[in-house]
Amino acid sequence: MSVGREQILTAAIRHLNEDPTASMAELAEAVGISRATLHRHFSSRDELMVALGHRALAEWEQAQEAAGVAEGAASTDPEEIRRVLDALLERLIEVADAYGFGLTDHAMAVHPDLLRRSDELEEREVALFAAAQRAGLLRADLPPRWISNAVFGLLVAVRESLRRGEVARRDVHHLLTTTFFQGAAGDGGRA
Amino acid sequence: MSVGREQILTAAIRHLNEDPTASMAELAEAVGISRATLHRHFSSRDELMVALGHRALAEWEQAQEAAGVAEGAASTDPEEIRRVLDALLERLIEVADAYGFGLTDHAMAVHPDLLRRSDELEEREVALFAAAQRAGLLRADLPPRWISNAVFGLLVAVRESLRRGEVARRDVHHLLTTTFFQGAAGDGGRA
DNA sequence: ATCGTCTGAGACATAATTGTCTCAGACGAT
DNA sequence: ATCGTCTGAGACAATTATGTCTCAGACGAT
Repeated sequence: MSVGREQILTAAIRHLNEDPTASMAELAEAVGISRATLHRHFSSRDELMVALGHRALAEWEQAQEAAGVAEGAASTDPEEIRRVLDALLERLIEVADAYGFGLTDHAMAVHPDLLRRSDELEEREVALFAAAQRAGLLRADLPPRWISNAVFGLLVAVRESLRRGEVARRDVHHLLTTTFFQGAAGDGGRA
Repeated sequence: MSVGREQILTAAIRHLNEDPTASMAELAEAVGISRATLHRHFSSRDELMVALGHRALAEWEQAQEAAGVAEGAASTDPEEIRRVLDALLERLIEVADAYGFGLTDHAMAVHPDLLRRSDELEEREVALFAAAQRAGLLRADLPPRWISNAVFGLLVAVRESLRRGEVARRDVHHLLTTTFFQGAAGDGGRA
């Protein structure tokens, strides 16, 4: 049965999540095809990495669109923005878990195309956070870019927690949102 | 002038922070010594990486000790625990910034020695968070290990923010602590 | 049955990295 | 001045990953 580009990317990213230094030979084996065939689809390792990056960015973008980030950024309705934020975090968890290795991989930070596209996506989220601040949903004293980075960092935490099996998948969304919105301080911290 | 192991490690980590894939030759050049001399100090790349890992862990450990993590974990006094938490975050910022590449490097996750030591350090922090929960300082409904991972993730955010120059260094501690303790929700989120 | 297409296996050259080794020179201590 | 130590430069073999290529066989369509 012939495997397409998409299946190769899926299997490759799954393997790279466990061993980020895997060679083309290892990747081919993980996909279940020969090294030659892998090279027929992606003429160089670099090309494969860029394709992987674009796929991860596509998932990210899709998560934004499904959550309605653009609409949320343009809205002034706290209810709607809150819904968008929740939906975005929910979907970003999936993306972080599936494409997590890309969170830290340097291929993403090296290719101008990927970098530019990733900056653009990040910009949309920053705009959403800024809108959330205007609506009183998020604290106005935090720089939107810091908020964006904090969300990113918490997603790293999510991924790590899942990888180690320290938290159940069904609890992750609640942990992420409650930590992000309310923080970790207890009653004693305010009393 | 002869350079010692410590100076080599310092220069190497600084360079690896910018290019995590640097070869031994590049590292030697960055340090300002010849490749031969580098190999005289660290017979293999692996040995260098392990030394780097131990150094990063030593800094981490020192941060814990300076903050009084052990005492804090054994204490029931909210005031003291709060001071320890603050001091710990303050010092972890420095460590994350200086040894940040180790935050994501897999050498750390590959060598049993490093892994074990890193687990041990993490365990101490988990104990501190648990103590903070008992003292009412941190929410009791969050798993201590999730809190630990969340702090780690927020440190990644700190490092990234500093690297991009998106926030000033003097603001970072406040951003980190306020985000961690209070979260990002604004007034509108509770009203 | 035959054609066209795709595949796996493997040979091959190339390049990059690594680790070892040698040798000559710099340098400080005595 | 001389010794011992350390260094840089560079040669060297070994390893590994990469990219290309060829060839034979599988497979489906006609």
